[in-house]
Amino acid sequence: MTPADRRDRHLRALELPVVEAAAALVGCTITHGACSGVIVETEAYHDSEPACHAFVGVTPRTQTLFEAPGIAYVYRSYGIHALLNVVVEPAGVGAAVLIRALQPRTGERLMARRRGGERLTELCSGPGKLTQALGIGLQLNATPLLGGPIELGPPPGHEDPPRLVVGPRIGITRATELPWRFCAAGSRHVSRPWPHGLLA
DNA sequence: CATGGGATTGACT
DNA sequence: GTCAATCCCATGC
Repeated sequence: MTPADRRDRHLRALELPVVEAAAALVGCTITHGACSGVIVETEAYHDSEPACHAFVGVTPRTQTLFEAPGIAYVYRSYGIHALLNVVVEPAGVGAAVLIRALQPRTGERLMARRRGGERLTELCSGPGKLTQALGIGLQLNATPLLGGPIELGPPPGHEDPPRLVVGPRIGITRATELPWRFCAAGSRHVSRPWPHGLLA
């Protein structure tokens, strides 16, 4: 992998079909204010399958999913949590990558305060946890991820992208057979349950 | 207008 | 392992 490939990794991901985008975004970074982390877990959602909010078509809720790629879809889950997605695929297609876990990179002290003092591996190990840690709320729905309040960035450092462990998506009741969950192999920062073979 | 169901988490048995 | 919290919104009458 060349330095240019690494530098543009997040930009390339935004142009890919959602399942490939979900795989490519693992290793990229998410930043909000002073807090940031490396993406270690994602899931893909597409309007062709019933687990995706966009399956029902364009509604006030799903509008954002059908916009052009590169914006955030932030929605309330279980009346409590804000979940962050990266909208991908051309305008008119409802598709997004759910950011499920981060490896904290900066602003750890602030994130720990927001989370009530968690261990580092538990700080952002879930889609609701990471938005709380980074201070991301529903008001950031539909904001750009390039030059916006939430910034999607390339992988830090000079490492190659992590090996991926692929498994079925979790926490859903429909289309559970699709292997659209991607975790950085060996990472202890991913959400439970860990996919089979994570540490192998 | 009433209802049901979550792309979750944390506390508890 | 079980379960409640909490609220928006899509659906159906």
